[in-house]
Amino acid sequence: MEKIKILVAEDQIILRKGLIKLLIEDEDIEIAGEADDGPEAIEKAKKLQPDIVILDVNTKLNGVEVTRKLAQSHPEIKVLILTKHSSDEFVFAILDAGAKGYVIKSAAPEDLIAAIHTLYHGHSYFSPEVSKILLKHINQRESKNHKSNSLFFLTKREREILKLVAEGHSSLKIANMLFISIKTVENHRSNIMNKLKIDNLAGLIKYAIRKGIIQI
Amino acid sequence: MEKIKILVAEDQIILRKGLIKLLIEDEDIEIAGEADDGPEAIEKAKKLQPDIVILDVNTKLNGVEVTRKLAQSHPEIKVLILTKHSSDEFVFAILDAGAKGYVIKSAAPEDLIAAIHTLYHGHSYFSPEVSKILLKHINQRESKNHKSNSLFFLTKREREILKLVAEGHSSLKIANMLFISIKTVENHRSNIMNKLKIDNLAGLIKYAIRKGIIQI
DNA sequence: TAAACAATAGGGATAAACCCCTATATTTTT
DNA sequence: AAAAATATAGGGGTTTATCCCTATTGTTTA
Repeated sequence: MEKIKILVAEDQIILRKGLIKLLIEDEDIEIAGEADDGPEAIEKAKKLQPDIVILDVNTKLNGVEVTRKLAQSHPEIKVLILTKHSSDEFVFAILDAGAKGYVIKSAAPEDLIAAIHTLYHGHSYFSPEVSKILLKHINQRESKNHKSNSLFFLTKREREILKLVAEGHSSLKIANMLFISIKTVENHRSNIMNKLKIDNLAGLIKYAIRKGIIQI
Repeated sequence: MEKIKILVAEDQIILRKGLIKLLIEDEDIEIAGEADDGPEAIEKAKKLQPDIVILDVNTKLNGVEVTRKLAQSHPEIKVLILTKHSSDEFVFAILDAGAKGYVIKSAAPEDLIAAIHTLYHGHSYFSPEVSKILLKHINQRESKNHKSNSLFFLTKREREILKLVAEGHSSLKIANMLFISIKTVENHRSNIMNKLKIDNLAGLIKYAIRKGIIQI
């Protein structure tokens, strides 16, 4: 019987080697190869023709880009995302790019094995956290309230003001910088917080950092 | 011969299990236990008395706080940091807190094993990236006031309150959490800001993030 | 071309943050 | 033993943030 051929793309060697030791305990699985960055993953996928590419997503490995390229050039190879991220935004981006499975790192190892078998048989697999996100958004789309919870909806001006707020400027200072009324700044701040469903400055700043609006 | 007892604190189960499979390949090592958050790590360290705690540092596991508590209550247990972070400030913060070893996740598995043996024999181990940071700063650090660059500049209570502030709690909420007056909390906040020469909440939060007091 | 959105600005209110003080009991350091 | 630091708490004040609203003007989109 043919084994399931896996390409493991993960740039942190210790984690990659540990992951491989976990996977090979399943006798249906064999490791076709390893990669530690995006380009290498694409190149090896082409050369080794694995059934599944397990892709860890982090700063060094731009998972969305890699997934999109893999899915376009080799649609028969399934991409299984293994990551700790589970923001709504990221989930949508990577599924849109063509990932067939999505396992959160906090899952049990057996879940990962199950996901591999599921993908191999042509189905999709999502960790419960991810399924929840998908369901949540499906319901919202249907209640046509796509304004209140889509995540890419701060306006240009709101982003500008969020940046200044997160840099530590007061509303009055920002008003003077932008030659507008403090009332306008306050309204923008209020709108930003409502949109993001954040009710304190700390959360706002952490959001700004996560989104790359400011650097630490 | 006695084996080296390891407690593995890592909240991502897949990574933890993989890591353990890597470690037990070394016949001198045995896994004393596992933990998936900070409080559990401290509790199990107390109960199981491992030689070494391997601590992954991320959002769920506030490594600096855990390290500080472990180092204070159980100085005989060595803390080995395993993380992908290697910013100068984070390295200093966690070494200040009492970590004895620091391995970057991008290292080879053999390096991690080597670090374990080194710590077991009472020495310190740092990945090359970390050593470089330490060397780079050694001259400046000796000429400068030690306290000016260290978290110990703040008292224990001040750090505790800074953490809660940076997590987004109001002074009143913090007062209720700690069963003290809001006036006391306000005084602490004021003292913290004076000591750090920071005059806005945004700066305070970014300071807390840089120092590892909270994670993004 | 209506309707929705974006940016502007104000009134009026409460809550929270921040600043200046003083003060006491306890612990730590010198 | 004396001095310094820590943690506590209060008075009283100003500034800032946040939350209700309404409203106008220009732009974008369905």
